[in-house]
Amino acid sequence: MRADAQRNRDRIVEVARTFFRAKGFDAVSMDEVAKGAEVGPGTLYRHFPTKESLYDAVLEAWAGKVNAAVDRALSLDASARERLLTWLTDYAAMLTEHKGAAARITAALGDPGSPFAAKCTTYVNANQRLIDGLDSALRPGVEAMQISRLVGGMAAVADNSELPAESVASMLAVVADGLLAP
Amino acid sequence: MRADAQRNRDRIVEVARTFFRAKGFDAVSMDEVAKGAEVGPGTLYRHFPTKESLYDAVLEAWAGKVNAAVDRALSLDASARERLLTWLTDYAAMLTEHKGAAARITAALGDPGSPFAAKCTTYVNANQRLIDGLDSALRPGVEAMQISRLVGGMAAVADNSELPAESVASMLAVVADGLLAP
DNA sequence: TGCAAAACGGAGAGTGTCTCCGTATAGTTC
DNA sequence: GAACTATACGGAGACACTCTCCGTTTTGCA
Repeated sequence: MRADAQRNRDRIVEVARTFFRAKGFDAVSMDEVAKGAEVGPGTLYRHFPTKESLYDAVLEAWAGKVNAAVDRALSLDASARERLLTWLTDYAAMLTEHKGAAARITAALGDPGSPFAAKCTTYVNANQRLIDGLDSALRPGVEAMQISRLVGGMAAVADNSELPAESVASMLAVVADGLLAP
Repeated sequence: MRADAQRNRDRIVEVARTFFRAKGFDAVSMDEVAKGAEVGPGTLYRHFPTKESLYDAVLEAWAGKVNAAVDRALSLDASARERLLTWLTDYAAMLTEHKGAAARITAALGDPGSPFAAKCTTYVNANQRLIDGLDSALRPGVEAMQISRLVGGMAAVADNSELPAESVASMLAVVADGLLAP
């Protein structure tokens, strides 16, 4: 990639991250991002063919954080329920940073053609590691994709309605108890 | 209302219902509905100032069905878990009829200014009746709004990803067990 | 039949995503 | 360092969508 192209790409992603964080995915227009990064729309669209692919680039660090959160929860010296709740709470907390991310990633689960397919894979894998780590504490037959959908769905609701932390916590407690062996 | 206005309104709602069912909320344009109902865009927008208000009219029968489903579930001669699962399953099943409805209604929960505010109220009230009906079988402190969000969130995921019935059932089982007293 | 109020409907404003293509520039070769 | 070519730039604009304004038509009533 040419040096000027790299510079522009970096600036676009940086500007887009700022805008998306401040206003959420829907409220940011591509023109706005282009103007903010001081490039033309053509340049923007050559680097990122769709708005979602731009969002995917912005969320690059997100996948890493998901993995770190699972590791942290599993490494706690606590009950299975507590470790599970820690992970669920951490995941929900990641939403305050990127409004709309949970809904988009959850919607893309199981769609290999989505721009978020890579994010979905790391997310589902994280839940698989959670299942392996908590071992027999979970109800039998529970699958990583299932947890991903459950948690993603809750997270999307919490994000969308901008629920206070305690409302989110009580919903997550229900999900956690449902996931633990009866 | 003048007779021609009533005729047009009825035809608009009927056409819109067909289109929304076939393609989902987002994939239907207002122009399309106007053309289908053989009216101009101006007429369409006088009857329904926003696209969401049109959807609200289309979902008119939805609220009644929600209430009927709760009544049916509560009147069953079965365990609390079974009655709860019946209601959850029924609710999820209502989505095959109106793609996108669950997500929109769930997103509008707690927003009195939404065009779906009336639908939200009946939906939350239905869950309150469920709580009253199942009485002490549910975990203490559970609220109608909380159930509405949980079930709505799950339903939205199921709808969005067009999950097969057994996947939905296993997710709902998790939610149901989480809602029942530990 | 005549009339006022109500409803109609099309042109178009405003906003969004995304494309085409002529122009400018970076990086390489002599 | 000059010429050249592949690459990148960026703006005009195509297209789609929601929603509005306002001149025209229709309805229901006296």
